[in-house]
Amino acid sequence: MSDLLERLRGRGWRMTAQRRVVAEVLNGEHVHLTADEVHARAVAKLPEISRATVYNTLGELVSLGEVLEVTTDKRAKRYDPNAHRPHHHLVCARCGAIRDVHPNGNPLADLPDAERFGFTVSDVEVTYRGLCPDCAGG
Amino acid sequence: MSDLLERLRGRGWRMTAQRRVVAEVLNGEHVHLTADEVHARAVAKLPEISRATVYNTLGELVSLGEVLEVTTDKRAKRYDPNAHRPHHHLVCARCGAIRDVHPNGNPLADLPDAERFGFTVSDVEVTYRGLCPDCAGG
DNA sequence: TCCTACAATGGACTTTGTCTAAGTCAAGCG
DNA sequence: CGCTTGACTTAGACAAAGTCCATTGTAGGA
Repeated sequence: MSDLLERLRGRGWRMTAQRRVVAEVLNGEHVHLTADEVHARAVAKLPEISRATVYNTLGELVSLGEVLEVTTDKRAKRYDPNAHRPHHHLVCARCGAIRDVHPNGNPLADLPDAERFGFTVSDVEVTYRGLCPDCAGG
Repeated sequence: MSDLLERLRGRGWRMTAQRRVVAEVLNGEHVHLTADEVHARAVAKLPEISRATVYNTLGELVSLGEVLEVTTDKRAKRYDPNAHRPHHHLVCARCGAIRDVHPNGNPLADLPDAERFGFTVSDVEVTYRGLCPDCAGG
């Protein structure tokens, strides 16, 4: 919950009104917002916050590992506050709705050494695509 | 492998110099090019080809299922001519190098019904991330 | 309280992609 | 072989998402 602010402060993050607002926005809604949507919500709480600051702050939160960057489409990055439980995404190809999902098994283990080409593989991101109930016309 | 041109002609594609050049670029290199890189290589063969045409043609090839669109980062879509064998991608987090990989198992089967939220799931895209041998300092 | 390094601002700039109106040309038809 | 026609191409304007930078502001320590 709001220990996000605690954690950040504990890490020596300099706390400013702008950063608090951005953190609150992410903390409050468990949906996947674009940078612009974060900005819009932040402006509602702190009208003079600038776009650049929102981008900077989001970037810092990602570096700190408090927020995940998700790239389900090429339109815009989305920010996922649910960084502390590993999960993947299910995306509606029509309307773009996103749900967090937890597949069985460990996809990382499914990549044999012979298919790693000497890479040090550290992460895997799975995106399921399909139609949500609304868009499927159900 | 130049049957790409054959297949396209067989599908009633109107063949123009521009389309042939784009198809040749994709057919020739088995790397994952961005639209801009495709354009650059196309220009080398046909200087007066326009950016819009490259975008249009790539979009058509994707619609026809001859080429895959890959979004491994948010910078730019990449185009994968290897559309006829299902595969996933391994991306270097530092330099962006991409390799095609073939994991074991079927990730689609690993998503239980309870995690589908009523979606009609039709596709899955797996992106492994890590460091390539060069970037890992090996 | 005062200082100073770090943060925020806003506006210009870049990158990637889309759209449109006007011109061009591949391919079928006679 | 040379029209005709509608699909294709073009250049450039436009749009969306994000980055950069010089200036101004301020959190937090001494």
